Amino acid sequence: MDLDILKRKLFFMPDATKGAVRYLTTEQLESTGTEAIVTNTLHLLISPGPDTIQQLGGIKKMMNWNGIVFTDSGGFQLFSLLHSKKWEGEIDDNGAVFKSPKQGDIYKLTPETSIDIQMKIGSDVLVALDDCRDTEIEREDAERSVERTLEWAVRCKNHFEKEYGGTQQTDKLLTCVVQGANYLDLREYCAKELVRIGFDGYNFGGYVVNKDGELVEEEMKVVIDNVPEDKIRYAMGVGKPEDIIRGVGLGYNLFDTVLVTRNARHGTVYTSDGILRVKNSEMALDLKPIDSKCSCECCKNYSRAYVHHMLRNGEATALTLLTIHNLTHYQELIEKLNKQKLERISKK
RNA sequence: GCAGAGGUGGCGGAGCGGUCAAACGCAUCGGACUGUAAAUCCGACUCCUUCGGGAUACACUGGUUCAAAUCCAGUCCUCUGCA
Repeated sequence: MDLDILKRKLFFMPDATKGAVRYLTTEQLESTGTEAIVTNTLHLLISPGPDTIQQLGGIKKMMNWNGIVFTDSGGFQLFSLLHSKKWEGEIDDNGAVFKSPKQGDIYKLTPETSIDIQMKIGSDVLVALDDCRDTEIEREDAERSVERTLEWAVRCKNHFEKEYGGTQQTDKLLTCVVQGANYLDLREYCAKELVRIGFDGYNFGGYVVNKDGELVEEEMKVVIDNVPEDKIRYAMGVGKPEDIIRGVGLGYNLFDTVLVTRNARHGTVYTSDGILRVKNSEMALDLKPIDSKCSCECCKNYSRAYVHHMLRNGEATALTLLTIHNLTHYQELIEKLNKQKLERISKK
């Protein structure tokens, strides 16, 4: 598989956290123009487990998906589930030990096990385990997060190379995550150090919007300015369509966000005319498609009124149709941005 | 006809003398969601308001009380059982 394209083209990757883009069959996923997806190491570790996935022939065979697969390292989950005390567990310099809330089993996630799990899952692009934090934190915490992220990155790279032969032997790519919260000098330091260690990609990590929901552009800029242009530059968790446009403007080329699929399930839909809340009463008699400029299965066949009705009555088909629509909308946006990018390059 | 139970906001249903404009569901009307514990969560939901409050409200009509959705009497209606 030619993964080098990940360094040149723009991609939007929907999140298939547990090995499925919610409400979509793999065929439907393909129909949206999606070429790459992001799955999650920690969630797949808990269920069905890396050994099971391996026995099933890897995530791609399991899903019958021929596109590109990323595995997010689980760093974000340590932040969102353990730091916030939603799950029981401890994070220290060696990694994390935590208890799954449903089965109660104890799991260990270290830089090395994260790589092992990602290998068993069978993804194309691995992400080094990172110590993810909120944007607005004390400097001391941000420093610790950067130090830990760097140490873990080294350990991930070493393990990936010693145990598996690295990119050369595996044909897989290994990316890392830049932390540093909203401290620009820490972001710069973290990026430079990671570049010195050397990875196939540099991902902007942390929380990508501030308290007011504004994209943390300044931080994103410092990072991209200190990262090579010929590598993957992935803005993790970005974002709203306008945020992706900003991210592309800064120089990032990969994006993912749960907004596309989650908002679809919640009845908020992106159109060429802005957002639309399909559940709202004004849709009840609206015979127009969600977006008259869209040619997805939903827009081609059904009215706003029909989807509105299904949504209000708990019909899962509505969630599928709106997910197809939102994802198609995002992929069309990315395609447009890709074309613009190519035109700019050819003019030079 | 007799006996029993009951009538509460759009609906279901708590409350059974003051802390009740009335719990909790549902429905309705808005909004949020950014490396997914999310088909989730948060508001609003009698009317008016200068956002401090104010005015009407728990079938209806009277009454008791400083105070009634809550107690008493009558009226109307509903359900269940027996004739």
